[in-house]
Amino acid sequence: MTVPGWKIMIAEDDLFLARELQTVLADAGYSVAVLTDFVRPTDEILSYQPDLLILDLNLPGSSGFDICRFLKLRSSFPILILTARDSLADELAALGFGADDYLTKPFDPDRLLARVQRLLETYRLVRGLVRAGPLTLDPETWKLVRGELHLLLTETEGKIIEVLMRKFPETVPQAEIIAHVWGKETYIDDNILPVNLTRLRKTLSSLGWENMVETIRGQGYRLQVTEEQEPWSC
Amino acid sequence: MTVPGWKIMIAEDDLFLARELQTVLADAGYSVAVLTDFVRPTDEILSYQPDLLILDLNLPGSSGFDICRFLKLRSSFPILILTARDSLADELAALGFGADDYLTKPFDPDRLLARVQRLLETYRLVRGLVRAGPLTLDPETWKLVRGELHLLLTETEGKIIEVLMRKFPETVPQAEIIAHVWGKETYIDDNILPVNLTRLRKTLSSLGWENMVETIRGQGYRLQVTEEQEPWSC
DNA sequence: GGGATACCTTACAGGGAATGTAAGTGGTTA
DNA sequence: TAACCACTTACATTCCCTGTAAGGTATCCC
Repeated sequence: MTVPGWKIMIAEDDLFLARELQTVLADAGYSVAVLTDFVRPTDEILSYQPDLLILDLNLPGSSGFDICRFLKLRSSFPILILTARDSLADELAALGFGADDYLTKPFDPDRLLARVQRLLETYRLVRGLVRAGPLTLDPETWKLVRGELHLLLTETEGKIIEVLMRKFPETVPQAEIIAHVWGKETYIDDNILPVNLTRLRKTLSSLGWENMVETIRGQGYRLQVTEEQEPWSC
Repeated sequence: MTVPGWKIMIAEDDLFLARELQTVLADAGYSVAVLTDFVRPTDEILSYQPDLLILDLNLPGSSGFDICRFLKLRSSFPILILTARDSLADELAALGFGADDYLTKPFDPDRLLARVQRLLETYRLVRGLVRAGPLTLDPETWKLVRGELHLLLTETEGKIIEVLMRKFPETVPQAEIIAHVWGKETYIDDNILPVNLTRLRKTLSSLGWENMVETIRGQGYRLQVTEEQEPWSC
């Protein structure tokens, strides 16, 4: 059975175990990377853009819980928690923080592979979606989802909110938005951005999403998401 | 914490256990239905359209494996396998057949709720998608996915393939397709269907999906999906 | 307080994609 | 071989999207 060349990242400080995981997964046909920077792990993970993350709870420096929580606010790949502690409390906490599965060491290779494969399969339809807090955007169809509500945006509206989501929670300068939507070369009109922001805000308000795009005078725009979120993403 | 009124179906012939499951889930705020027809379970499950299915492996009559396999070809809600047998082989088989999680009895209520909640959350973005074998269609955006390839259809193309997928693998008469796409009242032109089928087939062939819509002369059209599918959906 | 700057809002028109209609072709059946 | 059924291509209309224009409103600073 052939496996697509999916990228899996392993965040595990026990080098022996990390090596073992790497072997098992690589033999199954996955591309595997092992986390090296335990000081700023989320940076390295986000820049690698894995299709799945295997995360040890007890990393040096930061807690696995915090990493999981942070990543779930910004990304949409599954996270499998691997830990030595066989504790129901830990498992419940992990699931509550957005983890997608939970296995205890010592792990059975077949079980690990089966779980990994199932997670990748489940998330197949979700790959490529842009996420920011409670918002999810499909950059192909410009479908925006928040909780149980969803909205179909036009291409221009979608591109604007896409860059705001990708930079969330930063403030994005006008020039950067214009460059992202219309390209850096073709300068058109300074008015074009406010016009399309009006359209975007009008569309968003049709579902009661008011004040989602905040104007920072003289600096740019920013996503303003009131945090009435799901428990797992808090 | 409030839970949306999600519908969970329990397929469990042990009445005592079913009752216990029902209580736990209902107390958590879910709408729960217990399967009663063990002769044709898939009919009852599909007509109830649950957001999640809790499935015992050892039902009278049909095997849980078969039910799981069948449902995964036609629907897109998560399936949680619940069984008395604590066997790695069973767990691997269940995951291989498309099950989304696997718990053994006696179950811990908190663990069950955590798993259920995670599954519902994971599948939130997938709800409402139409599935037929290896194909998945979003009836809002008309995005069609097959494996790693995806295609954006127009509304007419999407509606045609939607009804073919919903009836899969049956042959769908022309009249039914016309009724589904253009409504039963407004009769337009007999030629309109072949024209749009040409367009649909042309669009599909742009990704190499030839002969996917088969003509049954004098009867209608049918989805013809060559079964080079994922292992879990075989 | 008043002017200047930055941003917002509404209306309008051009362009392009989607789709119904028309006309003609190809294949199958009796 | 004729009748039927389905396919194909081309064309024209319609509708949505989107840039432009023009004027309005709010905020900042002197």
